[in-house]
Amino acid sequence: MQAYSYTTQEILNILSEGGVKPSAQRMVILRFLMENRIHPTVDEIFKALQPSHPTLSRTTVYNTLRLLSAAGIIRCIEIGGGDGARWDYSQHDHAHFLCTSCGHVTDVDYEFGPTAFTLPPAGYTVHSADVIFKGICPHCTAVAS
Amino acid sequence: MQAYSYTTQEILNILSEGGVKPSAQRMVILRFLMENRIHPTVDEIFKALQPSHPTLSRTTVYNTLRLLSAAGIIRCIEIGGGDGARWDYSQHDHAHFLCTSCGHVTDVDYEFGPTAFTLPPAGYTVHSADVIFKGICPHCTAVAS
DNA sequence: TTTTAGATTTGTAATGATTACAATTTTGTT
DNA sequence: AACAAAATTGTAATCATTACAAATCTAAAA
Repeated sequence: MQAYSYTTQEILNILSEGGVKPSAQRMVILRFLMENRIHPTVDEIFKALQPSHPTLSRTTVYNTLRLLSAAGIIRCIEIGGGDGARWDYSQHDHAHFLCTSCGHVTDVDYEFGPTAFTLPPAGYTVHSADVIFKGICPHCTAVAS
Repeated sequence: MQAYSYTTQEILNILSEGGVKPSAQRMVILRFLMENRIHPTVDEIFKALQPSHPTLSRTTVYNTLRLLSAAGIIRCIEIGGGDGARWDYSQHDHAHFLCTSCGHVTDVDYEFGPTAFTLPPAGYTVHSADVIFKGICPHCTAVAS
């Protein structure tokens, strides 16, 4: 498990590059996503920040995630599983693996080969591509056997 | 737009191959998905069948879709967009394109090239793979320009 | 520093998809 | 026909998300 750590200036730069005016709440939420690559739900983000930021509102978490997502700084993963959307900060493209037993989401590196996809036909403008694998992770396989 | 039509016997065969005991409701819902390749939501299915099947219950639509999905006969597409899950009958693997302007979902043919993906590492058991493109479809592009 | 307009945040109430569950109906078997 | 098991139905609950108005904060002008 890699550990991430960012300075305030780095957070400010990323917001600035996305054209997002900084605020205390926006910095705290973005920092959490950058330093905790666990694809958290809104509830997980809110509960994790609650102790250190007791006045933070759930609505602000929703609003901020939508804002950062529209700015292209983070991504929303609509992965199903019943617990709502998950949110992801990462610089490189990657796919996701959802373990349908424990619910954990793992990053999966991939690369599009030149002939891998017949992309949508001419006339379709593609803004994003999401690749989601579902199955059983090694840990759950071990526990079950 | 290709037109699909199925006999009662064909529907029965597909249910049987999936190990699903037939019923009037199950046949009606499966037939709708097979003949209308529009990736409908639960609500669209329910409203479309309502006139011809006034006693059909929304709960039965939910239950039946889950049952057919578990049997591997249909697929659930968790595509976001706010209108809930969409449901899909089709024999061949394909990706999906969601137009974020009009909300329509289009099939996109693709093939996995041998080196296209670094699949999840050994130990991960993959049960399904979903590929979702998002962007603007030709129709919305034309209307906007 | 004070004022003030605009942006941000907050909390509560509404929305809407999905599920839980108990009652009713249907199906298959004796 | 009678019974047991399965399927269906309708209503009530759940839960993520959004709407919205009030309160707070920010930054610039006076």
